[in-house]
Amino acid sequence: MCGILLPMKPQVELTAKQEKVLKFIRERVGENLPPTIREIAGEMGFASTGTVRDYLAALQRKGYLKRENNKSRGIALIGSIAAGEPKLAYEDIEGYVEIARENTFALKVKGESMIDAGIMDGDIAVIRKQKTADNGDIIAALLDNNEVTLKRLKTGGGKPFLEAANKKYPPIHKEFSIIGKLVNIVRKY
Amino acid sequence: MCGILLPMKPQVELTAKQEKVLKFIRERVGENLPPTIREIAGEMGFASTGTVRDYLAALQRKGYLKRENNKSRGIALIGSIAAGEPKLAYEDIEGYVEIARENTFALKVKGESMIDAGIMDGDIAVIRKQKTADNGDIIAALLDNNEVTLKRLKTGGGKPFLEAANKKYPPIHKEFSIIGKLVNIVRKY
DNA sequence: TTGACACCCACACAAATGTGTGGTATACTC
DNA sequence: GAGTATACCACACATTTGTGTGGGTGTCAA
Repeated sequence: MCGILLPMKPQVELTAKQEKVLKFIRERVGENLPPTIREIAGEMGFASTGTVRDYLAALQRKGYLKRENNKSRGIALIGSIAAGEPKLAYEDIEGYVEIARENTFALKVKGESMIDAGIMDGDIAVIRKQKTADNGDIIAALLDNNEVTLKRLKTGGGKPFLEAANKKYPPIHKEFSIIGKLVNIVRKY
Repeated sequence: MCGILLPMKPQVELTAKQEKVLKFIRERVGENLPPTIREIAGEMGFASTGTVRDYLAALQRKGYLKRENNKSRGIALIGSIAAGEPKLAYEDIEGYVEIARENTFALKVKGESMIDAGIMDGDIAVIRKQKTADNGDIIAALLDNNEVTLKRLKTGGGKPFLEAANKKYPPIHKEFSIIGKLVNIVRKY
C-alpha cells in the first residue's frame, strides 16, 4: 500500500470551541511556529491567559497535544486522524523539506532514460557541484560533445562508465567528467 | 537524453562557524521549534547572547534567514519549504522552482504502489488540501479504516475509485474521501 | 446536592527571551 | 592607516511569556 505515516488512535471528542483552539494551533504549527498562550488568547478573543490554560489542559488531557514546561511556544501536536473529518497529523508531516541550496544548480530532466529510478521527463534535478562521486551515485556528467546528462555512475573494476535506469538505454562508455551529484528531485503536478 | 540547462544563483559564502550555527537552526526548525538566542549560545558554547546576535545578523544579511522582532523563537529559514512558510526556492531556468505551500501539507510516501508514476518509497508528497479532484489526479485519500493513501482518482462512469500506479496492486473500490491533491514530489538523495 | 466539566475573568509573579550598549582581538582590503 | 568583516565577551534592561492563585457562570449526570 502506498500508505503514509499517520498514527491512529481512538479520539476523544472535542467541543466546538476546543476544536477551534486546536485548529488555530495547527495552523501556527504548520507555519512552523507554535503560538504563545497570549497569541491564542488574542486570536480567540479571550481576556485572560487563564482561559487559554484551561483549553490547553483540556486538549492535553484528551491527547491532542503535549507541552513542555517553562518553554516559550512549547506546544507540540500529537498526530491523529478522526473518522469522517480528516484531521491531519502534523506531527508526521515533515516540518520542512530541505532542498539543497549551497553549491548547487538545477536542471530540468529531459527524456526517460532514468525512469526506473523514478526520475521522469520534466522533473527538476538539483545537483551539488563536485568532481568525484561514489559507485552507484546518480550524477550529472559532462560528455565530450558538451552534452550534460544525468546517469548512474558505475566504478566497478575497470574504467568508470555511465548507466541509464531504463533497459532501453545502453550504458555509456564514452569519456565524461563529473559535474556534480544528484541531491534532490522536485516534481510539479 | 537527460539534459541541459541551468543557471543557479551563486550563494553567498558562509564561514564554517556560520554554517554550524545555520545547521543547528535547521535542525531545530525541522523539529518544529526554532531555537532561542540562548539555546543557540548554549549549543555553540558561546558565553554571550551578543555573539549569537552577530551570527544571526550575518546569516540574515547573507539571505539565509529572516527574523521577527521581539518575538520569541522568531527565526524563519529561507530556502526551504516550511509548510506554510512563504518563500522557497532556488533558481532554475525560469527563475526558481516553486513548491506549493499555501494550504498544503507534506507526507512521506510508504510503499511502492505508485512507482509507475515515478513516486517512490520515501518520497515527500506535497498535498494541497481540497475536497474534490478530477479524473486522473493523484490524490491523498482517507479510507474508512482511517488509513491515508496516495492513489490516482478514477471517476469514469460509475462510482469513483482509486487506482494504484503499479500493476501488482489492484484498484480500491472501498469507501474513501478526498483529503487533497498531489502538487509536488520532493526526493532526497 | 455534590461533583465534574466546560467556559470565562483578573491579577501578580517569575522565568524566559530579545535587545542595547559597550568592550576585545584578528584578519583582510583599499 | 581607515574601513570592514569575523569572532568573541560582559552586563543591564525591557518585553514577552509561562505560571500561580483566586474568582465566577452554567450544564449535566450521579
